[in-house]
Amino acid sequence: MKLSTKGRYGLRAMLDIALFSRSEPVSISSIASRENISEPYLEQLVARLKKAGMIKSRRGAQGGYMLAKEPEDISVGDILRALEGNLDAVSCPGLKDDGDCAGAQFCVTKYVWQRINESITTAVDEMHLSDLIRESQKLRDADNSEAEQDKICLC
Amino acid sequence: MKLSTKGRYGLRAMLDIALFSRSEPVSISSIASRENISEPYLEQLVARLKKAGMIKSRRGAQGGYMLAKEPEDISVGDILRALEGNLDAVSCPGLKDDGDCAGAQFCVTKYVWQRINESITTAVDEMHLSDLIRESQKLRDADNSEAEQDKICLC
DNA sequence: TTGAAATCAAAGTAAAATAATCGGAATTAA
DNA sequence: TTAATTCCGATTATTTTACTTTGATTTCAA
Repeated sequence: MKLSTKGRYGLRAMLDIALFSRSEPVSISSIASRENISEPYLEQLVARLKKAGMIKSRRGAQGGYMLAKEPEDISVGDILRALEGNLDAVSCPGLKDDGDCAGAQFCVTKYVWQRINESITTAVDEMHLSDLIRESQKLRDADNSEAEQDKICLC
Repeated sequence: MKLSTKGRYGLRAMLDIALFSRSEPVSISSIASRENISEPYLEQLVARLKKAGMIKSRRGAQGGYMLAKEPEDISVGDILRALEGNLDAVSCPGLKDDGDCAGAQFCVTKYVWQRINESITTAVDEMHLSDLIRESQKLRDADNSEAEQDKICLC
C-alpha cells in the first residue's frame, strides 16, 4: 500500500523540471544533484515520463528536458500513473464490465476496493503541477530568512 | 500502491467469521475451505486480527473464532490496518509535528502525500463490517436462481 | 571535424517485502 | 484419553523494488 520511490522521486523530478526549465532544458545531472537522486536511476524515471508525453527532450550537448504541456494540464495522477502504472489498490476483474470473475455476483468486498480506488483517483486527479508550482512560490515568498534553501526533503 | 493478499484475504476472512459464527465459533479450516485460502497462511492473518482485538478465539475441539465486537464498531480501516500496518501511501516525517525532515520547510510534495493519505483514511474508516453484512444479505436475497453460490471471488 | 555532453536502451544484481510452508506445543470438548 | 483445534516460531520460496552497469547514439560547440 506504499507509493514506491519511482512515484516519489518522479514527482519531485517533474516539479524540478517545471521550476528550472523556463528558458533552457534541464539535464539529468542537474536534476539529480538538486534532488539528490542517482543519475542512472533518474534516467529510467524520466524515460517513463517522456514516453507518457508529459516532457520532451533535446539530445546532445546543452540538451535536457522540459515540459511538453502546460502545468495546468498535467495532473498528479497522470504523473504517478506514468511512473507506477495503474494506481488501483486492488485490480479486481469483477469491477470491470467485461471482467471475468466467477464469484463477482456474490462478491461484497469488490465494493470496498471500488470505493478505495475511487478515492485515490479523485485525490490525485484533482491536483495539478500548476498547483505545486504556485505552492512552491508561496513557500519561498513567505521565507524572509537567509535560510539554506538547499536542504531538501527526500519524500 | 497495491493492497497485499494480507489485506484482501483478511477482509474476506473477517466477513466470513461475521457471517458464519452467529451461534458457534468457526474454525480456521472451515474459513479456509469456504474462502479458498491456505490454512497455515490464514492462521497468520487471523493471529493479527486477534491481536488487534477484533476477534476472539476458543481453543481446543469445537473451538474457533468469533467477533469480539459488534460489526458496526469494526471499520474496514481497522481491519486493513491490523493486517497491513499503517495504510499511508507515503510515510513522510514532514507531515508529523515532531517529525524531523531537514527540508520540510520548502517541501511541496508533502501536501500531495497528505491529500492522498487523507482520502484513503476517509474511505476505509467510513465503511464498517455491518455494511458488508447488509450488502451481502441484499445480494443473496436478490438472487432467485438456483445458481451455485459456491463460486467465490478471490479479490 | 572531433570531442565532450547529453539522451537512449537494455540487461544485470542485491536487498527487501511478500506469500507462503512446516513442525510441534498447548488447550479443550466429547 | 483422544481427536480437534488454536497457537507459536522458524524457515523457505517468490516477487518486487531499487538500483547499477554497460554501451550505444545524437548533437552541439570549439
